[in-house]
Amino acid sequence: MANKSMNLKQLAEHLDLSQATVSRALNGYPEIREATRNKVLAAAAEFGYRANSIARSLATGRSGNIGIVFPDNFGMMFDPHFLEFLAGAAEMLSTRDMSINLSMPDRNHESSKYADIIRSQLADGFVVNGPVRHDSRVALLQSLKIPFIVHGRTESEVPFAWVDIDNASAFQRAAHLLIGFGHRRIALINAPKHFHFAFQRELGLKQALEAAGLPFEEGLMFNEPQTEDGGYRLTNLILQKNPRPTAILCGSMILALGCLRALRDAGLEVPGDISVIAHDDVFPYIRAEAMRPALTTTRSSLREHGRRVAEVLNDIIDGKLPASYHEIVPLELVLRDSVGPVTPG
Amino acid sequence: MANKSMNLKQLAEHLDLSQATVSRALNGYPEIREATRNKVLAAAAEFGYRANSIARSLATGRSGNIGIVFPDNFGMMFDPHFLEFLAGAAEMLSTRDMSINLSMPDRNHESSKYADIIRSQLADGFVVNGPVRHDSRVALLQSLKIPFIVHGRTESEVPFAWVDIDNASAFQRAAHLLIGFGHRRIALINAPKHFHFAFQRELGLKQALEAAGLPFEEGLMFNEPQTEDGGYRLTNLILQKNPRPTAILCGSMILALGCLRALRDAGLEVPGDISVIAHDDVFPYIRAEAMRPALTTTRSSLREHGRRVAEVLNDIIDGKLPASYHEIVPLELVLRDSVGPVTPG
DNA sequence: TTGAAAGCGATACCAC
DNA sequence: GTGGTATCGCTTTCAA
Repeated sequence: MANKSMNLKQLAEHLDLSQATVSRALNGYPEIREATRNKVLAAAAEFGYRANSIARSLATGRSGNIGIVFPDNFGMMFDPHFLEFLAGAAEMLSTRDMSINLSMPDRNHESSKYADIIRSQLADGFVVNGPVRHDSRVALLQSLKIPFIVHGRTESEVPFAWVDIDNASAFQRAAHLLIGFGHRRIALINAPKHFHFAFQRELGLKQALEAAGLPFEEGLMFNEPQTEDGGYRLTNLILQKNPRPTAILCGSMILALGCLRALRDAGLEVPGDISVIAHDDVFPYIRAEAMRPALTTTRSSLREHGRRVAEVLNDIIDGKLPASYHEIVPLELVLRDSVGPVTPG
Repeated sequence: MANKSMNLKQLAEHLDLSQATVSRALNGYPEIREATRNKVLAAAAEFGYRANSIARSLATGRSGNIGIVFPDNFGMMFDPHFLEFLAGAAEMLSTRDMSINLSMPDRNHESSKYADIIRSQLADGFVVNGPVRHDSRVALLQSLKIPFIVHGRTESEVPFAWVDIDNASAFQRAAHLLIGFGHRRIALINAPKHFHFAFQRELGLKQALEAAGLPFEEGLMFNEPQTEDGGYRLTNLILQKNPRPTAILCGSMILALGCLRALRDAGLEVPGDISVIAHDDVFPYIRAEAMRPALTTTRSSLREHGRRVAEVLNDIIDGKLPASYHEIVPLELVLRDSVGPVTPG
């Protein structure tokens, strides 16, 4: 039970077996006789044996870490969205006896940071977070031949691995719903437009409007880091527009929180006076269904993305998936009570 | 330049030196002749050599990681405060070629999580974040004989390592300032009281009031997770009190953001109608001096705490500091424009 | 199905 | 000052 536990050699001696056999039994190799494996497993449990991850890494040539560098894009770095993603990745990796190597971007030699980490074998690959529309990290990692995956997407000549939701389609669907209810002036509260996902979301709204033969109004598009405060301020700007938009689309539940408050302050009813749809990243402590009114949302769990991204990156590192692998995570449009028909104004 | 770089053996052969000498030169051992060291350093730079951290770990018996487990206290886990701390720790570790091993608490066998990580040598010690008043993690880690440090404090029979600010004194000083301006009814917007720091802050206010012979009113103490929203809601509750408090103390800049908005909404002037002091954790994107009015704060950088905690933990692991080491990080009371005399009501 | 032994790539002790 | 080499604890051929 103590801190200092057995190593493989001691365990093998105790069992009167070779290290090789014990190792194989523990790692689930098929050639081990069932009786032997059970004996080994029992002894390992008894002594609380855990393989030394460092020795294992040295032998296998794999660190067992995936690298995540704090994104240094303002508005993303110290963002609950990022933390939620991290939690998912950490959770998934824990089940595989793997870890996150978390580091800060190096102002001085930014470009060598990734290479350094790989060379010193601190990580076997990277997750790129918060991609902007043309993200230089992708080309950098490709030129360095370092395995990586982007959470989200960016524009690139060469294919690369990514996991993302279909942001354009999500917002297109949300807008379509609003349009179906008779809305024609739809405002958007969105993250800064240089982020790829934010750009796509605006695009989705635009497509829905165009498909319905409605005008796209640049003046109704608002961008700010996704804070509660931002949602509040932008909503107040929206309410000053004349004629006033009859619906608002929010890029995040955190923005929506501020948005709803501003509407409340203005004495407006949702959905009586104005309809609201938000994208829900599923924070455990912000529940769309618990809000008043319960919020209609496009929903896709960021934590789930963290899990999936970590999983896929591992598979790429293992060579089980190609470096060009990509995947669109499905997304739900959850109808609740914040959308209604336009009231004749 | 490629991904696959030299190892020590190859570098030594190239230099026509022994691995031992090259290793010593690289690690700054004093006995190496200056000329030799320069040659080695030059070659290492030329080939982009970086020591394999895994091999080094195996040889030294140190993983080079400090473990951080996501705190599972509600209101702390997905909190920008925690992320800011992480950034500081990551930053400090980067300069030492060390890393954070970030993991999720294991619902099933919570107690064995720490031991598992130590046994598999994924980390050499832990940081305990978001301690509550009586935090069981301290006793657990002590019984497991695992090096650790608490960011903050908790009540414990046995001494343990911690780095903290003097929360009680900070809020005592802030309250003292307000009292000097004639305030007698001071409300507190604080994190949930089971957190040690939150409890201490209330204590500080209480002490200041008692020292001034003023009554402590339980009804003016408000606790919520430190969100903008929380600050807003609690401030509205405060404003309903009769007689209305003339000053508000906020536990975080994030709470203060909501507080100020509520005051603005209520048409109250700061400091004309009501004074405000907040504790400033120094988020890069929330600047007390940029607010209107510029906020008077007790200030201590969370990022700096992250750096210092990581540093101290390393020293404890190295045996350079005792496992009972602790330290109070100094804190400033920064006078700006949000405090004024009580207006005769 | 099991065992012996050769790495993996550093560090650090002991000679010289 | 520098070199030779055992060592860290595991995985993984190769043999038996």
